[in-house]
Amino acid sequence: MFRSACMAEDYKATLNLPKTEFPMKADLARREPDILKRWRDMDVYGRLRLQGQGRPRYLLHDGPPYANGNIHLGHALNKILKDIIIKSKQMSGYDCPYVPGWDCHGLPIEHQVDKELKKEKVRLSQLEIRQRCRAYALKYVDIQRQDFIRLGVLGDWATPYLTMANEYVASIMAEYGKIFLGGGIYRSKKPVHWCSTCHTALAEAEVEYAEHQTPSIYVKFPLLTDLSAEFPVLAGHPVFLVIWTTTPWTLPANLAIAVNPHFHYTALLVGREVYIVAKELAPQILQMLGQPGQALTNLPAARLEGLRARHPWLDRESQVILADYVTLEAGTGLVHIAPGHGQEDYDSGRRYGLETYSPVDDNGRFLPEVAEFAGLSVWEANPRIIEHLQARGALLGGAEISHSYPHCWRCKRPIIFRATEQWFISLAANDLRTKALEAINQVEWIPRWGRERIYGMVENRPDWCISRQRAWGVPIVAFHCQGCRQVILTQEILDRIIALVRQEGADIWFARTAAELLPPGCRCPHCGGGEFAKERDILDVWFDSGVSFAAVLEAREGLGFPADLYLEGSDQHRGWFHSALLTAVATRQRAPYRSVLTHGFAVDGEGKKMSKSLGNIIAPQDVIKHYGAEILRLWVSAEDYRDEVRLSDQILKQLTDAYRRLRNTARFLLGNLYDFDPKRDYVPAAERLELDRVALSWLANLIQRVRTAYERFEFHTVYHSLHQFCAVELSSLYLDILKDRLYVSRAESPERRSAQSTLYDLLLSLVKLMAPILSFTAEEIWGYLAKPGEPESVLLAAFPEPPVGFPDAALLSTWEVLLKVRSEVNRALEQARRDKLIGNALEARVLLGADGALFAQLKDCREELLTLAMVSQLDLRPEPVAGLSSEEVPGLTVAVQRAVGEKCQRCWFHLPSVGADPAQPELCDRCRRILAV
RNA sequence: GGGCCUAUAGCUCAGUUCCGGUCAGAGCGCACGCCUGAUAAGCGUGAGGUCGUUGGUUCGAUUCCAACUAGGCCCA
Repeated sequence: MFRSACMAEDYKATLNLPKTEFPMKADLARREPDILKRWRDMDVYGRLRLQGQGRPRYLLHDGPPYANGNIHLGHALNKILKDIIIKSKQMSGYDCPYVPGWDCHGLPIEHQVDKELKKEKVRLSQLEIRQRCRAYALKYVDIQRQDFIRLGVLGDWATPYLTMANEYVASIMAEYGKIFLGGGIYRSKKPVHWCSTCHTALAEAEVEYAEHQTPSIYVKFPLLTDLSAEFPVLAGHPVFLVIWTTTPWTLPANLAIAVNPHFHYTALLVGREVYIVAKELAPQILQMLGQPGQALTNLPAARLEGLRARHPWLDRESQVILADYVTLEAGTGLVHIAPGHGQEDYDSGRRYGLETYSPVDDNGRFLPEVAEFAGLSVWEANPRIIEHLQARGALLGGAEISHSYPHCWRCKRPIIFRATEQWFISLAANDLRTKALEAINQVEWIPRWGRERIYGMVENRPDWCISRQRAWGVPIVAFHCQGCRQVILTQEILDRIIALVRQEGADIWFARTAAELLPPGCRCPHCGGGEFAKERDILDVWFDSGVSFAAVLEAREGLGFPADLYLEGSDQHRGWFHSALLTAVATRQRAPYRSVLTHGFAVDGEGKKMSKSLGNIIAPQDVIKHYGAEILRLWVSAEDYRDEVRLSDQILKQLTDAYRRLRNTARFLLGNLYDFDPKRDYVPAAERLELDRVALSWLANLIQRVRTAYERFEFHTVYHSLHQFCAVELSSLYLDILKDRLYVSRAESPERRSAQSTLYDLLLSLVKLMAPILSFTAEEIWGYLAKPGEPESVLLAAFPEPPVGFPDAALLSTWEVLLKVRSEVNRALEQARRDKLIGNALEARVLLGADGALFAQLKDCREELLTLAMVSQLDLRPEPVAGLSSEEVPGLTVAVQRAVGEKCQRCWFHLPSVGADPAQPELCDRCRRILAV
């Protein structure tokens, strides 16, 4: 007893069991930084550029994230997708430079800086604010850059593009100049949120809503159009349109009255006068008036359009227009329209060709042209206007109400809507809209609905307002003649400014006077004047990033216009895809990209967006810390990014399971190659065992499938294919069957070398195919693999080609039957296990019964069937056997018995030959032969 | 409120895509079992879905159409 146990241990030492230092436990969070260091030390990105020389180029142009805040899951998703594409294209034989960038200007940064300044209670000059903004942006560029690098994203991180860099700003100005000088830019008034205390325009983000007391008044406008011919009941009565407003001060700017085309209106006789109001609101209005009224007739909204009324006190007409935004929630169903004092009013005004009239100055005081109230602030004017209306009999009612009203985030005072001069890119000039729509059709949109989305937007969008009244941005280069107020900009002036900016940065615009910036002796071409003022507005940041095709693609060595691919989230149809399209079409007559790929947003496990209030945010930093960046990369690949991309603890758990499967498969392959020297031991595919050639056929199919999936950007197919291959084809089939051959055979025997050669092929291909996604793990495996003729990093390797001559279709079809038989044997074995007949499959002897055709098919495959079944003994008979009758393989019956003979202590097969040699009573004859050599 | 999009087993995905009738699949997970010579591994068997809901077209729809519900992005 004791002796035989020792003997068994001795036999174990004669086996070729797997050996590898490659750890089963990934310990990614700890090991990934080492691999990052390895890549940095060998300058793998620089090596890739060298490798790319002379290759066809594939250009993925990076959309710049905003240099504010830490990266979130969406950033990780976007950058990892880009990285997978870059790496897979490079490994497919392209040259794929990747220059990351950051969007550095704009309100969010300036707002953050403003907040700090407010806390410190300091007021700085525009130049000083810009200084702070620049430092702030730079700080976050560095923070985000570290996080992106940590994700394993490869690129030119040492010299990314920054939209605030001098060269970049010079490019922005140059592109702006092209559009301006081409007649594509004009100035016009547009209402903005205006704080008359701070004397500044406010962005939506700087507006806070709070309760505010305002008057609420009903005002009647006498109707000028005579409707009595059509509606005789109205004859003889003065008719009025009744509006309701909470901003009496906007009445001087009234130019129209809007009705909703879907509402019904009614003519109410009250006393001797007729009031036109929405039918549904008539009862409330009568209640407010405290008088009885009689509905004389219905008036369809369509009939009201185009009617003319007179302003309550000014000698001005106000026309009736249609607008969907008119509601029945309050008021009369008729809305007073002042295009200079509201966004919707402005939009309607443009539709009806009304002037954007806004007779209020920077201080919120009426201009002299408003005779009755000139010099009064709008708040002072409110009660005066009400008195005035009262005096003229135009006021039907009024009260004070409290409601939500916009306030300035800084001074907390109520703000106003006021039209100011803004700069626009015209969609009509130079047929920009038409050309942009045509350009859209030249682009490949992935997924295809992206085309509908951006097409609809471009088709319907208003002119692009490119001016902002802020400090942190690129100045709009233009001068105003102090003599004739004309805007002055010529190519010569522009070139001079651009040269200065290239040297000293955009701050120079703010640091120097107009005279210093302009060429000496500059004169106004219109009036000959010599006094000029600088334009004070800056450009919309979307213009900054939009022109990156000029500032980066055209400007940098090794890049070019247009890009092959822009890849961003689906919100960028309105954002970067859009601004880049318009600026490129305006300046280059084409889209800056050949194709555009969009991905959805990162959402939680239920498909809900991640938000603080829902508390469902998963930070990439946390995932990296607990699981490793590799799991994040696997996540990006596993999900179909065309929809929303979900992440939850359950998904993370699943991903780590899948990761372990891939890792352990690689580990098993490595473990069985410990004594394999490809140069010495490699067996050509044609000379290998049939099963190995089957495995090579599977591999060939995998390579084709995965490479196609990479080409189509269908990374979830890559993930599923690799995983399925490792779990099914390899782990549960090929490798499991192979163990006997690998362990038991003589180490240097042809059959073992045949198996090892195949394992080598498999591993080398797998590691390359997974490298764009599981870059860390692939590189780690790469370090454990003896691979003559291969580069130092797996990222420098080329994707594998299917082995020549594979897949072998004939072989696969032969083996398809054998594998089905194997499945049936497994079912029979499971039954035998449940019946306590056997435990381990090697305790079994399998009897296969096959009818005529099947028997003919199987009779020469007894050895293969035995191997596949992984049992000790197998018998094939031309008649049915008593046992499982197969449905999958018609004509097949399977019976399981206990194997005959004793268990060989070396190979664990149960065989009659065990004990035949008294010298080695615990061995079968196969093991005796192997050990005899 | 408008535009675009999505909705198949607990999870990740196939599939029916522009041509409707073996199209209800895979892997993971789960349950049960085996192994202990991939071992904080490996193997086997099995149970899970009215293909978001409701209508319509059709001899027949998960697949076509409409509405609705839920969710996402953008706009108002």
